[in-house]
Amino acid sequence: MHIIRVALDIPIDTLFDYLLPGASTQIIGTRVQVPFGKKLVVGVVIEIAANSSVPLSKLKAATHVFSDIPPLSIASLDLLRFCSNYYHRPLGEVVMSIFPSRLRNVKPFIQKPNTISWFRLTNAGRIANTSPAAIRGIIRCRLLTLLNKSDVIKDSEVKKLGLNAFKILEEFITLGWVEKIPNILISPVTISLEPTLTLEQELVFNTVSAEINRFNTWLLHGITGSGKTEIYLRLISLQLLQGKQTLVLIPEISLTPQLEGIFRKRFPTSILINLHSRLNASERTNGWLQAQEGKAEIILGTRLAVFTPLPKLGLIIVDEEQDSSFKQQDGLCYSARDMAIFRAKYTNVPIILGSATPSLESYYNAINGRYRMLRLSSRAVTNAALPTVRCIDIRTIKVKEGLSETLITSLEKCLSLKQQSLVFINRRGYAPVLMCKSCAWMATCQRCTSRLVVHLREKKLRCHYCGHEELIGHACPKCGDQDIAPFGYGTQRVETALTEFFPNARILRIDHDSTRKKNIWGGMLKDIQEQRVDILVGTQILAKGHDFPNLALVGILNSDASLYSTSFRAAEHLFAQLIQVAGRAGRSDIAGEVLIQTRFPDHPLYCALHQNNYDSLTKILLSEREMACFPPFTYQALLRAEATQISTALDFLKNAAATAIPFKYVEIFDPVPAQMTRFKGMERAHLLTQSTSRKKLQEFLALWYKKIQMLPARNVRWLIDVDPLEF
DNA sequence: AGCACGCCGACT
DNA sequence: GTCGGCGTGCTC
Repeated sequence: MHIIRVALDIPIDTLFDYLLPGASTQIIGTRVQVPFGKKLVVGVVIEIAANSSVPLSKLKAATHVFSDIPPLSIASLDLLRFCSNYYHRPLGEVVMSIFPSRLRNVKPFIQKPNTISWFRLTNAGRIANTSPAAIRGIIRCRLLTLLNKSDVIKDSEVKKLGLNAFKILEEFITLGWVEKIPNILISPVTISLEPTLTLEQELVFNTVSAEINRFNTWLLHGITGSGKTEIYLRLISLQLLQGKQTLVLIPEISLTPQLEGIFRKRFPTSILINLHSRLNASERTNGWLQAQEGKAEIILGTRLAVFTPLPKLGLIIVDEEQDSSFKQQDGLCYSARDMAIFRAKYTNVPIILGSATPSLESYYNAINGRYRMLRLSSRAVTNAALPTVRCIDIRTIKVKEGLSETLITSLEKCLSLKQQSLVFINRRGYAPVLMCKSCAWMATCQRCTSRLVVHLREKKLRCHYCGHEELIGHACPKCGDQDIAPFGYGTQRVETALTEFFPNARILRIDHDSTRKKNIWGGMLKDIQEQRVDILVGTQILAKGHDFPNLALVGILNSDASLYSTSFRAAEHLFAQLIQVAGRAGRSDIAGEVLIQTRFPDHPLYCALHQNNYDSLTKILLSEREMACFPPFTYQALLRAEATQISTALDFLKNAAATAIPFKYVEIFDPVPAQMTRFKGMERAHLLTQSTSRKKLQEFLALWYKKIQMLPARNVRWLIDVDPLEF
């Protein structure tokens, strides 16, 4: 009989003690079923205790010890403990959050036998399938295309094609077109020497590979199009050869298909799994288990993938390191990038933070020696040069429907040369505001502190924060005037204007709305790459990591708004975003041009962009941050509170502030309403604490967190957000 | 988070 | 007289 200390998914910062009858080998990290209140729940054994603070008579016995999957390793538990301590969240919640939902269930998980079968075309098949008779039916056609495209294919890939795919495959096998190949014959990984590396890439690759088996945080600062992905691929293949796993973290799901395609093509016989929130329960569980069992060799995922157990971890890559989606904004407010660094250090493996525009935090860490900087400062494709950047001063130039004549002329030129262009405006919808011309009323969201965005095609007003929709009215609700009109520009409006200016051009709008339907994005990308589009209009969704070889012109509209924003990170984000969009142009031998419409053509941000000088602006921004005592020169944490009344939230924060023990080097600010006070019908406020010492801030937070938990929190939801991004 | 216990208003 | 409102408190 033992006493086990179990982590449960309950928002209370405590572990629960249970009795465990019988022997206890390898019990730590195991999932157990325990009675909790009236129910049975699943938890994870964190430790074996000699005694309990709870009277022995009150302890219940665990009802089941799961042996369906391997226990969490000590390494995993240490990562989760670190996460729980650093972000001040109950360990139970952190531990249980890493499991796919199926493994949080009280019922044991029955694993399906997970053997992979490989198939390939025979020579007979290669000849036969050119005959028209072979191409009958969509699935048949797809299966043949897949077989033709790849050396070998997996049963899982066949399954994805459709319900009948296996039947057709069997048929092909009987016909002698396809053969099943035993696992052992699958060729091991080979290091591809194509494409050849540039000298710079060679240097970067050699530097990292010389220390491939030990911890280093490498900041790979490579300009857009400099071939960072090729570096990743080469490093992954080194680890594949050693039988090790690589974790690749990417900011958004929309980037997975592209990267997955590249990885699968380069490593056709390696096991790659995807991990992100849009997978269904069984896909997620299967992938997760393959990772935990060490079978999956490449784990490609969004931030949640950082917690996946990886027994043979050999390398971590965080692509687009600066991206804010690595930071969870609610609940457990972790930064996947920072957790990944902890994990790499703990496991003693290298981690690559890749970016064309590193975050100020990472850049600062690189110049002060905590990270090691690697640079790729020229484009990898021969003859591809960075685009020229020019500002169009719209104070002096006529603007039609948001588009300056200069930009229109350039678009025209591109069209006549049959080159593609992109108009970037980071605002979806038709217009950001619906306004009454006589009394200046604006349509606002009832549940949020936000304006409703006009979506003209759907004849709706939409809140981009909470999703609320309403019909566009005909008269001003305030003064009754009929003269209400959209004000300002969004992607739909620019698209409409472009259609009028260029009736013969093929225009494609790409934003959240146009790509919402599942799987449509892939088709759009294909259309772009295969030259079926002349002008692209879109939001930041276009800015990230895509290759548009024929793109010659990028026009940027409406970026001034962020120049004088209240958020101290706005300039950094705008700069990163503009460098990324600008980087879409001139990726092959077509010279690229970037035109920025602005009222502030002399702003240092645009000057730096014009000179393509990331370092110069970053140094300016860093010195501003230093003077203002902002991160990375100081460490911050927010106590966030929300309630139906703002006063409730503020009162709670005041009480919390009063319980805080004054700490040397830790500043506590007054509670204030959040920037967006109302959100989804809740009023939000927060209280900032900061310190020049991360350690001191952590010590302070640990004590404070305990005290806040004692506080009565009637009708208030609260949490601590360490290293917050948004205020 | 759930779920119980507990003390006050409009109903068969 | 009871049904049920959701405030407080506990769960090993």
